Amino acid sequence: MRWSSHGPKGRRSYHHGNLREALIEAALELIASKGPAGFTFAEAARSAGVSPAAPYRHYRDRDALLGDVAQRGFERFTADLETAWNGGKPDPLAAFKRIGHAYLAFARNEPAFYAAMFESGLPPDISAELVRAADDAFAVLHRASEVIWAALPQKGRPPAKMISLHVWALSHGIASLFARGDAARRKLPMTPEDLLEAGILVYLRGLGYGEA
Amino acid sequence: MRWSSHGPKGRRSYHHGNLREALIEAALELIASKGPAGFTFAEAARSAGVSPAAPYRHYRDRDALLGDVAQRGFERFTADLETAWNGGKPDPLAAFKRIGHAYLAFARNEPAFYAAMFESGLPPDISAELVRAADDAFAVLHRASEVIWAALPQKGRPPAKMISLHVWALSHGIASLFARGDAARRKLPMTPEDLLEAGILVYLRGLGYGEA
DNA sequence: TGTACATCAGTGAACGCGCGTTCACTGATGTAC
DNA sequence: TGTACATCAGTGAACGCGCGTTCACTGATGTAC
Repeated sequence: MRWSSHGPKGRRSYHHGNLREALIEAALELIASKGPAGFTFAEAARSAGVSPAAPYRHYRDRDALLGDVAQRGFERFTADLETAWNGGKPDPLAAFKRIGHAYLAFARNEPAFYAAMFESGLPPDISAELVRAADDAFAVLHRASEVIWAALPQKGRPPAKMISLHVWALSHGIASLFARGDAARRKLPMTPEDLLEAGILVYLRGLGYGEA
Repeated sequence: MRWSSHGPKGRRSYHHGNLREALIEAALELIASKGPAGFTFAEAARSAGVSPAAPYRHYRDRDALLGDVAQRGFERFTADLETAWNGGKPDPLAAFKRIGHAYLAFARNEPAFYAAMFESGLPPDISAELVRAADDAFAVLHRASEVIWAALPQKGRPPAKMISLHVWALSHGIASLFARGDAARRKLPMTPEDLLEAGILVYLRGLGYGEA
């Protein structure tokens, strides 16, 4: 990484040196304050302190930048989920619940990433890297579900994949409706965490988890 | 309702007579084709065949129109859910599943309404009518849950309200991720309907539904 | 039943604005010899 | 080690465009008498 020296007035010299990162930062701030719609290429450039033509050196257009933001969001999301799962320790159920909590925490604390990832209107397959980043995030949930699955009574248990999809959808629904970090959050007569945890427990009981 | 006579060239006469409805129609088409972001007051006017100043007679601004679209979406949604529930006939479980299917069908078939209702970025309490319309929709689900709840073993059963929130969130998550009617739909190795129905069945089993 | 008048629901021209995008350019950096 | 040169990553001015919004206006409709 090249850091340009600073000029006399504290301004960066000709080469920004880090414009790509700066544009992503700017995009996140704009999305956070005005939603994914209210973010423009020009304003991102301005807020990165650069001429409106500069971003074209790094991104073909607005969607390319937005896609990159979404991809980085998924990468961070994956890391968060991985940390929450922590290899299933101390026990799979506790770790599984932690994944749910991490999902909600991400939606709440990173509304800009969340919006870029799930509500930007971009097709999820806009780039191969984005697909991979999103798959990686889901894979954490899937691996955790396999551990839970292995402890299930064999009679009539559904595929592990389906379990992970149910948990994903439930977490996503609660996050999108009740735990989001922006103005569109709906009121709830309890914490989203309690709602999700209760839902997961009932669901796992329905699978016979913990029986003999 | 006043229908203006048509002029010689088939154009409407001075008074449109139905502009409010026409603007909503236009907004829905624009949202459907370009997402909630890509819909402008000016273009809605143009597509309704009216000057750009005309919409101001009916809506304070873009958000007011969007809010009205969302409200009407909830009203239609409520009707769909009500029809699906059908008073719990022939039996509550079948009717409950139908509600889930209706949720997915709405997301798939009315992507513009769905986006205005849930993904426009508007605060859900932008108007009292919108709040009421959204509450009405949820109330259908809540009443259905109460019927299910009444048939549950009393030991340790959660409040009916919580059951309805779980089902709402699960339906919403599946709809938003996998059943949406626009380009942001994610691939799924089964139908969203099957996924939701399986999830509801496991969940209800976890509540002891159907036990003796 | 006619008529005068108030009100409603539009027009269309105008404005300032910010956006996306292109263009020839240039300062900074990296590298071949 | 110095120098020439290629390449990279910016500039800044310019363009056409559509948007939101205001304004004085006017045609159509409703109503009081």
